[in-house]
Parts: sequence; C-alpha cells; structure tokens
Amino acid sequence: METIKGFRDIENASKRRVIVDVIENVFKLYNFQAVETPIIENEKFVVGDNPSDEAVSDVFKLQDKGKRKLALRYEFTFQLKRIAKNKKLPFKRYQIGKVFRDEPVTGNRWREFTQCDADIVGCGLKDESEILKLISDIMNKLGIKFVINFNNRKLLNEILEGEGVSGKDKVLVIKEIDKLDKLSEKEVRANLKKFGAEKVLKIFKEKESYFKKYKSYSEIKDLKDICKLYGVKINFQPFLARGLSYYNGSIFEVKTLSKSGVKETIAAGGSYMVNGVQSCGISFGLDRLELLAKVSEEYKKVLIISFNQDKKAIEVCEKIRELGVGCSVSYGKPGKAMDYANSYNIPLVIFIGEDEIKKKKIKVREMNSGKESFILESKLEDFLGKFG
RNA sequence: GCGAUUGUAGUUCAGUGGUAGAACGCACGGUUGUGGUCCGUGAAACAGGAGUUCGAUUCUCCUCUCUCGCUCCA
Repeated sequence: METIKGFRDIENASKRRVIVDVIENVFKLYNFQAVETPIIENEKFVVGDNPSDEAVSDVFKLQDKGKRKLALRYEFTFQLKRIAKNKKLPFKRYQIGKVFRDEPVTGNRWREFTQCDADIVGCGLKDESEILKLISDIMNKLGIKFVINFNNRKLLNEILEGEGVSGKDKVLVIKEIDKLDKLSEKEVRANLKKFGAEKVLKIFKEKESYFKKYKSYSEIKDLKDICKLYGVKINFQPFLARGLSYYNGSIFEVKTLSKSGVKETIAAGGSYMVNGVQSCGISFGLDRLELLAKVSEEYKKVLIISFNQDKKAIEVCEKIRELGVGCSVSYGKPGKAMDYANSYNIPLVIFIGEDEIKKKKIKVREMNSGKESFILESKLEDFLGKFG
C-alpha cells in the first residue's frame, strides 16, 4: 500500500488545478501552443548528446518485452527536437505534465513531479524578455513574492577562460561557483583550490560595473534594458550557473522571497539550441508552487436533499449544473446530508420534499448562517448569482 | 547513491519480552424534514523478512521507508 520513494498520492489536488489554470491561461496570453509528448522514450534519446551530464544518471530506465532500452522522460526539452521540426519560427509551445528523475528525495524534491514549461524555438534576447515577463505575470497572479536571478553562460565562460580555466575544469569550476548562494565563501574557496581557480572568486564578488569589461556583458545589459520595457526587474547574479550543460546563453532561476521553508528553485530556465536553432525556455515546478501560491480554491457548490421527491430533485439539480454551479443530490437522512455538506464545505443546501412540491417553491438553507428561505424555482438563478 | 536518523490505526501520539491504547477523523445509531454540540457502538495499526527466545511489536541483522546533510535539481 505504500507509495514508492519519491512518488506520492495527492488526495486533494484542487489547489494544483487552480494553479495549472492560472499558468495555462498566461501561457496562452503569450501565444504559446499546447503540446503533449510520450512519457516513455528510447533511453538514447532521453540521455541525449551529453552523456557526461550529471542528469543522465538520474534517468529512470526500463525495458519492454521486446527488450528495447527505454526511459521515462527526465524533462520536456529534449522532445522539442522532434516537435520543433519544420515549424515556422518562432515556434512557441507549452507543456504541462509529469517528469521523472531517479534522484535523492529531500525536502521539496520528488522523483515524480509536474513541470510547466514554455519554450520559444527561434528566440532572441527580445523574446527572452517576454519569457521573463511571463514569469513575473504568473508569480504575481499566484500571489508569490519572488526574485528572478539571471546570468549568462557566455559571460561565465569568458570570465573563466580569462583566468586560465578551461577544458573539463571549466564545468567543475562552474559547479563550485554555483554554490555561492548556499555555501560560505570559505567553503567554496577551499573547493576551488582543487582546480587552482580560487582567484575567480574575487571576480564574482565585484559590482556589476566591473563586468562591463567583458564582451558578453552586453547580453546582460541588453536583456536588462528590454526587460525594463516590460517593467520586469531581474537580478544579475554573476555566479549563477545552472546544472544542465546545454545552456549556452542567458540562464534564469526564480526563488521565493517569502518565509515558507521553500528554499528550492521554483522555476528555472535559459537559452539553448534545438536542432541548431537558438531557443529559450522556462520551467515551473508545480509541486513547489503549490506550497507558496495564494489562490482561492472556493467555488459555488450546492447539495440537494431529496425527501422521496427524486424526480423534482434531479430536475433542479440538472438546472443548477446548467447554471455552472456544482451540485449533487443526497437521498439519505437530512442530518447526514448536512453533516456531509459541512465536511466538504458545501455552503448551500436545498430541500425538496412534499412541502416544497405543494408550495411550488424550494427551500434553500445557507449553511454558515442557518438562514432558510423558500424561493421560486425560476428565481434560482438570481439567488445563486447573489449567493457567494 | 553515500552518511546520520526514523518507522505502532487514515492522522497525531502512548505502550509492552506474554491479549496493543488514546485523541481526532471515518462508519452506524440515539435523531427516516434540518448540520457544526453531546452520548453510545463499531471498523481500523506494531513497514517487510530472517534470527535469538517457550514466546518478539519490543532484542539482533537485512531490506524497505521517513527526515536531514552531501552530490544534483523544479
């Protein structure tokens, strides 16, 4: 009966549904088009061109009866290689779904989790600012205080090469630098000594103006400027690196500012190549948004209690549903039905019995106040409109 | 994956080398036309497997699991 490590039942997913609605609506406002892709793919395809990438070891692997080597999707981006073919650019697609990673579970990390991705294939800096604005819109609509940290891989490479760090060391040094927001400077310095790269640490402590001397800084500046047009603030963080090796330009990471116990990144993305086309995307972690979002899950609900007047009860129930209000009929004892309404936060109960039939009116009871009134069936729409 | 830690009803917690307890929740009834109170009744657990023992939920070992670090990541 237990769920597998890193997997879980979500017994009440209504908040998640509301959040997904918000995200999806914003995606659509930016002209992203929905796609769905298979959860299972060939292992080779999932693993991709970077078998040295740390991510590869986290891929869930499986085999079918035909002994094909398969794997669960680790993310959505690699599938874009197939989807994005022969599309007029820029191709803007979004996808919301489960991804799987065979990695350690701690805190707000799962092995099965839901990502909400929006990517632009054929994407310049100006389009990148659109993605950043989209992040801002979504976070605001979800009522989450946030900061968007950003950096540029080109700049990072330029700095490291300028300090004589190259080859394999470069990737490893980047990983150590990435920890600057987590570990103390001393610890990072100690780790960097292994590569003789401790001197780069000083550079990352410099003010932003220091970085002007690098050629790639122009991308930082340009992105900031375009974001201003959208009124989006982004925070330049020269040591931000991101783990995935395919990023080749801007990289983003969204953190929350609220004291919530969610230290993890709640959305992340950056620019990369898809089939030789410059692209850029963002991915939101639904499971973390859920912990932070301030959204209302309440919606109108009615419970009808039928006293052996099922025909009428069902008729009224159907009518309420047609009005777009949730409704169900209880045929049992009224006491139980009301207890049920309490348990599931149903604010309105309607009684339908002999009395109601005789009076040609239905009795509605507001559960919070206990106030009851007889209304004409034809006035039901008005009543529900005013109620809640 | 490594290191430390944890594991008893759905949940939060008691407890014992010899029949496993509470609270809340759930189900039924008191109350088949009126709920949130109250009362009664009931269902429901020792993570799994080996070992020691007359007997193990309790002690030992292994596996799984929880939490926290590390690596990494939404």
